[in-house]
Amino acid sequence: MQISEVAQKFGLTTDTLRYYEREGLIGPISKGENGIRNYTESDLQRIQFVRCMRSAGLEISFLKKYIKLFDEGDKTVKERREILVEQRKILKKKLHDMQEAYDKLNYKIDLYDKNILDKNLM
Amino acid sequence: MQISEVAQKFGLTTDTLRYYEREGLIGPISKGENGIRNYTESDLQRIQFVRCMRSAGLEISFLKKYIKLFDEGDKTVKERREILVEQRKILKKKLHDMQEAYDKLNYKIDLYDKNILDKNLM
DNA sequence: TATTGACTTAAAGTAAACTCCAAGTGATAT
DNA sequence: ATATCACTTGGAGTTTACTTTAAGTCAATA
Repeated sequence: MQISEVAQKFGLTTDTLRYYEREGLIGPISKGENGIRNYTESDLQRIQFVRCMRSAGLEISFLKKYIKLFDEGDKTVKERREILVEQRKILKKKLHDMQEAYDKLNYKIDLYDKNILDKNLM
Repeated sequence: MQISEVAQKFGLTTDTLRYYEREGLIGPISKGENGIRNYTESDLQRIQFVRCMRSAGLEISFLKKYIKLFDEGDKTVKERREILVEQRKILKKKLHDMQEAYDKLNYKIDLYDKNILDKNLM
């Protein structure tokens, strides 16, 4: 599969895909005679993983590290598990904060709907 | 209340508080004879709101806009409600994406725990 | 044959949200 | 009196994650 098709599929730009590759998050993607990238099924799986984690706000640096360890094989299993657990913890906190803000927004919108306006309260 | 105390209270730095004020998210905070900021109870309430929304990832530019409208009074009620609804929608999507990533992390950690390792799957 | 369109590269540029720095003031402790 | 400490300002610097630019290759179509 060619880069523009992949970009389309995941809602990314081709620039972002090349950027991820440069950073070692995906690939290296194999290229044809003409030097054009050809994405395999397993490349796509990796992109799917990266996209999911990125859209949750996990940092590039974490993904870079994790994927590097992954490619180093079984001896890194323990360390990989540890950093996944660490990221899960960060994510849990963020989910909590966002839920809190979501609830607050809901409450505020409700006040607007009921026309209860307090000039001093945000 | 003085700036460092406020910073402490909300887990922000004094630089961030002054930055927020410069951007019009809070304040202007009144100052004593010596030019030193003195935060009132209502300043603290506003900071609490900003901190909550920021930790959920809402953008400074949105908060700026909302607070500007708020300070313009009752005539902006309708518009304010609209932008809150818009932000709620964005937040809902983010919550969903993050929940997805959280579930995926859980699943992966579980695989690590059960020692089920697939060399080809991230 | 010329031009269009998708691809390639390395490197520079951008936006958002801080974060740090230099230089200065004013109150308090030694 | 002098040093220390918390505060002040304007402005420059940093980080993260892209995004854009410039210059070029290659295949297909007008």
